[in-house]
Amino acid sequence: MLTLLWFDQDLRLDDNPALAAAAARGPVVPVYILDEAAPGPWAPGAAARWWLHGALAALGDELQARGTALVLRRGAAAAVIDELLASTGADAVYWNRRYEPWAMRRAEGIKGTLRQRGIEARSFNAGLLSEPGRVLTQKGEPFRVFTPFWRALRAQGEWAPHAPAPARLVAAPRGVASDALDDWHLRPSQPDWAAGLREHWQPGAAGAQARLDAFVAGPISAYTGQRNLPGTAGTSRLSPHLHAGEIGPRQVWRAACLAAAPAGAARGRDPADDGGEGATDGRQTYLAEIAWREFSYHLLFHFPQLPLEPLRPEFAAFPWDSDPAALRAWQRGRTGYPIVDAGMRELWHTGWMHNRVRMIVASFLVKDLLLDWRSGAEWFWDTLVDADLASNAASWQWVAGCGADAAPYFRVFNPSLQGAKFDPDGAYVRHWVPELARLPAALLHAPWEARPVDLAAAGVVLGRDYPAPMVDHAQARHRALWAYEQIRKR
DNA sequence: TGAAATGTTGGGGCG
DNA sequence: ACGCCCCAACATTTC
Repeated sequence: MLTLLWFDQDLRLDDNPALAAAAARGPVVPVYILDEAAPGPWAPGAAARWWLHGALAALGDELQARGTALVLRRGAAAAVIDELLASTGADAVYWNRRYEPWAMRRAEGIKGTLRQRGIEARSFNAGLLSEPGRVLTQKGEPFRVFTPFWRALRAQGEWAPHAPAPARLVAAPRGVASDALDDWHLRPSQPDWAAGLREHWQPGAAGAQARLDAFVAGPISAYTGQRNLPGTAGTSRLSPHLHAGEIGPRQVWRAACLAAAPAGAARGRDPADDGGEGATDGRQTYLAEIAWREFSYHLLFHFPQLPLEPLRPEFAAFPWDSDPAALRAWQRGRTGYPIVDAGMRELWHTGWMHNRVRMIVASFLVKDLLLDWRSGAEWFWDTLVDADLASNAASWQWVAGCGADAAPYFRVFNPSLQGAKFDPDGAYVRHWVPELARLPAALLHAPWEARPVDLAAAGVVLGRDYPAPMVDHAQARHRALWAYEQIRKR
């Protein structure tokens, strides 16, 4: 009665149903498989690989503390599992499900073969509140609009963590060979560009729990307003932890529900119920963001082409521009629009970007530069520590106007107005675009409009210290609307 | 989880 | 005193 516990995107011991079931059954061989071929183009990008290293190291330590060792193996999951079954004599394989089309195909194949051979194969839900296919319209169809989806999800009730971490795990009688984590070279070496990531993140379940605790103890109560201000610490920053499964949405749900009700939001019982007085309870706004994550997974499940093809078919004919130099300027934060450049530099340096700014930079790429949303998604995929196939694809399609419940295409963000609105004192731009730091707030988000005397006073020469705007926004906006016309009348 | 263009209103300057 | 005009402020429509 030895169970293989196949870890994947569920790198935690708490709220882990596959682990709980395996531990209840007897001795456990915990294994993580680095399957680099199966995901195809969706193999983790560089930043996500860096994160994975830290997450696996942390998980290994936690397992060690409970009496067993994490086995690391590289190769096709089916082959690795076969080999481990043979070498350990295990008679069951348990894992938590994931929902990328390639991962579902892979798991289906593995489950089929194992069962044919009389091996017990069981999978569980650790990653979502409600799995794809379980939230449907009255007609049994997938929701294409968020709000009714969220209503239906909420109506399913409350969620609570599945089970705490087993206090002790029984190891396999014989040792099992493992790769050395360092040999996987998940971290960059030459050059080592990960210093900024190390500064900002602590991968692993402990780091995740600490973030969650800190968030629900404070910022969540003012979340509704503060979450839009990239210069303040108003968001949870849990996304990379959620992506790696170091913490699960059920744990987040529970913690948010237990958070103190903000003053004015009476009867702090169920934050998902706004009490009818429209008091924008931060907890409720935050849970809606967790629900957006769920919605993305449901979309990916029902529309598996989501990462590659626009959900609205008319967008297949959209006249995207192709301009490698422009793409490069966007990637490196050299567009000449301070809020855009600040965001792109935050991403490059920390592997993360504030969500409000993600919307602004994405709008800029798609509308101002007229570049294909997929080129932006690709860059995010490689640079984000939280790069997640469902959220990334769904969100880029949302901004580009070709997705489910998408922002209408003609909704074009004006970067300087967005900057003035959401970074009014300029703290965010000053931090990430230090060459503009000495400009007064009123000029910071549109330095090209500043008088030469003011620029000189701040020590800025446009075109030398900081780029002139690479496009004229008003003009670019008209060009985008014209391009949209080209497909709208088809 | 937009912003620009266009329309409307009302106060105040001024002949 | 009155009407005209200007324009800021707000509302609505349009993209």
